[in-house]
Formats: sequence, C-alpha cells, structure tokens
Amino acid sequence: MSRISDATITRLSQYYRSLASLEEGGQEMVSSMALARKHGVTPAQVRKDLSCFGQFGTRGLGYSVCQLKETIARILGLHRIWNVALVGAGSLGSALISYKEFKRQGFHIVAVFDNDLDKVGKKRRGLTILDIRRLPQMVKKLDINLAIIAVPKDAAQSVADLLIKAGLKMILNFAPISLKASPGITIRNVNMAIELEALSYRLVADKSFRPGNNPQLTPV
Amino acid sequence: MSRISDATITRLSQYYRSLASLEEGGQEMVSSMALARKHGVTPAQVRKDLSCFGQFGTRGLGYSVCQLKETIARILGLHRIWNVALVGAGSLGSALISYKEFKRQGFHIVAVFDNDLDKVGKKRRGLTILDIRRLPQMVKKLDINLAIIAVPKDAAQSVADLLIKAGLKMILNFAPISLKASPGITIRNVNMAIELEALSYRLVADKSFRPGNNPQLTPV
DNA sequence: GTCTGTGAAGAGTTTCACAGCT
DNA sequence: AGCTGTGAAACTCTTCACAGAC
Repeated sequence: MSRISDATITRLSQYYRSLASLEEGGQEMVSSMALARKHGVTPAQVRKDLSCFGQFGTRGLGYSVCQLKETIARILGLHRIWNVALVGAGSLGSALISYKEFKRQGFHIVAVFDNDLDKVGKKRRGLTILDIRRLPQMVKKLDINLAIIAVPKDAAQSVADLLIKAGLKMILNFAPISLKASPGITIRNVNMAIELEALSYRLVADKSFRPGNNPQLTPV
Repeated sequence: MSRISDATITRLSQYYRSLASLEEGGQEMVSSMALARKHGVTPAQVRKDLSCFGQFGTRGLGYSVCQLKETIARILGLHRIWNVALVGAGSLGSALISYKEFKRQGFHIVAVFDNDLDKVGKKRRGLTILDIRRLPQMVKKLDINLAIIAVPKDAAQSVADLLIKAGLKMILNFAPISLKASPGITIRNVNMAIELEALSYRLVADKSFRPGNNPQLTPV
C-alpha cells in the first residue's frame, strides 16, 4: 500500500486549476502533454500522478477535461464544503478570512478565535471574534474539520495543543515556527520567512560561493 | 558541481531558528543529534546538510552554537539587509508589511505598489502606496533585491513580467496561480489554498478510498 | 567514550520507452 | 497515427555505518 507523495497531491491541485480554466474555455479533451506544459513538468509525470488513483484517460485521445476535473475534485475533497476554524485575529488572520481562493475551493472559515479579550466580541469581515476558550465547544457545534493557526510564534505551540485537544486532526500553521505533528495529526507549516530565505540564499550563492566553484566556507 | 537541494536550504533555515534560541539560552555547543531531534530529522541528515558547505563541527564535541548560527546566516544571506518590494496593497499585502519575521531576518519591505489609483498615495502601516508604473524607477532608487507578489490571481502574471523587466530576479508569489520562471529568474510560489487542499485530501483519504484498501476510483 | 564527516546502501521520485488501445 | 498506462532505468534524497578526530 504505497502512500502517495505530497508532491503528487500538490501537482493534482495545480492540474485542477488548469482544468477549471480549460473547462471555462470550452475545451473538451486534454492530453498529458498539454497539461504538463502548463506546469513545467513532463507528460509522464502527469500520467503517473493520475495513475495513482485509477485510469481516467482514453488512449489516442487524452483525458476528458470535465471528467478529470471532477475526479481530481473528489480525490482532493474539493467536491464538498469544509468548515475551517481560524485562530488569530491579527492582520494575517484577517487577510485569510477574506482570501477568495479558500472559499472558491470549498474552505469556509466559520469561526475566528483569539485570546486577546480586547478583540473578543469585535468583528472581522463579518465574523465575530470568539474567546479561544470556547474552541472545544464551537468545534462540535459548527462541525469544524480543519484549523488554521495565524498567531505569533510564541503562542503557536499552545494553540496547536488546544486544537488537537478539541479533536482537530488537520492544521495549517502560518506561525514562523515548525510545529511537529504527533501520530494521527497532520500539521502543515507555511513559513513565509523561510520562503524568502530560500531566495536570498540564491541571491548570495549566485554572486559568491557556490559548492564547486568556490573554496569551502570557513567558520566565522 | 552538485546543486544543493531546496530541502536542505529549508532545513538550514529551521536549524538557524533553533540555534538562535539555543544561543539566547546561553548554550555553547550542540550535537547533530540534539539539533535533529528538534526538527524531526535524523542526525545524519543534519550533518549531511551542513557538510554541503564545509566542516563546521568538532569531532567528539559537536558544533559551536554561535559559530554555526553565524555560518548559516552567511550561507542564507541573513547577515545583511535585503530590500524588498511588495506589489499589492490589499489585505494580504498589508499583513505582510507588518509581518515581524521578515524584519527579524533582515528582509525590509521598502516600497509598496498597487495599480489601483484610489489606493495610490494612501498609507499602509507607514508606507505610502506607489503607482505600479513607478516600479522600474524605484527598484533602482531604493536598490531593491527581492519582490513579493500579493495581488489577485489574474494580475499575477503581468506583475511578474513587470518585476522581471525592472531587473528583479527573485520573486515570492502569493497569488494562487503557479508562475513559471524563465531562465535566470527564480520564482517561489506560496499557494495557501493548495496547502489546505493537501490537508483535505488526507481528510478524505483517511475515511474512504486510499490506494490499496479500496477499489480504484472510477471516473465520474 | 563521544561525536563529526562521508562513502555506500537504501528509499523514494522522476523519466524513459514501449506495449496496447482508439 | 495519437496518446495512455506502466514496468524498468535513472536520478535524487535520506539513512546507515564506520573511520577518524577529540
């Protein structure tokens, strides 16, 4: 029972977006070649990714845009609405509430929590900020499936513990600290600073040292 | 000349954060084992990652916390200030301006651009929003090294083209569309919706089909 | 004894190349 | 002919295991 790689899932999400726009454009069939070119991957990669889940194409013709789109939606769980809890009503949290792409894919932020009692009771883009202590109760009441953490670094771990205690198993963490997942819990860390650091690494590397064409870096 | 993997660079960024907190705690030496445990990787992985850049440890003792931290800072380019341009003064853009972790690592957002003339001239957390048409001029004037895209999906590609035309080579894209990089240009795509989709995939997969313990998914 | 640095082995992912269907 | 589906090959990344330094 080979587990499917994260890379494959990420690519399926991307194919899905292309298929949606092809469908809008009225195209009926698409080949692995055409799809691959849009995403800078090989056609074989597209076919392998899809073949993890079944056989969806027709030899000689390609894939039905509409059918393939619906199939990927079912694989990724985009055919339904997910209720999402957001913890952290700061500026990043507020931005996430109004982030269109979440809603478009069926992720509805149905509750916002914060531990700052000055914020509790106030509104953020139509949602009333709730006391974090009401989390367990609201997870049940609103049938929440997923959680997003958008709090400062130092609060992130304790928020994650609270979410897990409230029964949530899937967490998307935007705090700049890597939270480790215990068994049965999935945490995805999005660290925006680390993304920038990968770019600045290249900026430095392009100019000066780069393994192979430079002497080894010496300790400071 | 083996290129260093993105995974290695990401881990270095993470080690760096641990080292900073160890240094604050006054610890002088750290072993690959201790560092590894904090990040859920193997000690061999830590040593391999570091060995890409040189030999920084002492056998029998481990690594000097302070020296290793400084060395990683130099590798990643965190020993200096980078000037960053932000395009898109919406709610995500505004959140990024006040994102502490950027400043902490030396990424200073020095200019914000938008194409909405209603916004141009207004302020966002101390920065005056500039007309996107002034981008080329400001890139030179402010010595901008990196750019962040935080505009709606449909505008992202044309913004990227503008940035590249203005001479920028490193772009962090938050718009929910994967921008492809031409040669010499590096674009990192952070798609927050795709991160959630990876979680919802697992939520679906855990319950129902999962390759191996279920019949193959049939086309819709 | 402790712990690093690294070649070799192992695991995982991507690409190749071709059989087989339309 | 055109294109998928898939074993096998190639490649990449991770882990093992041990020589060598302290």
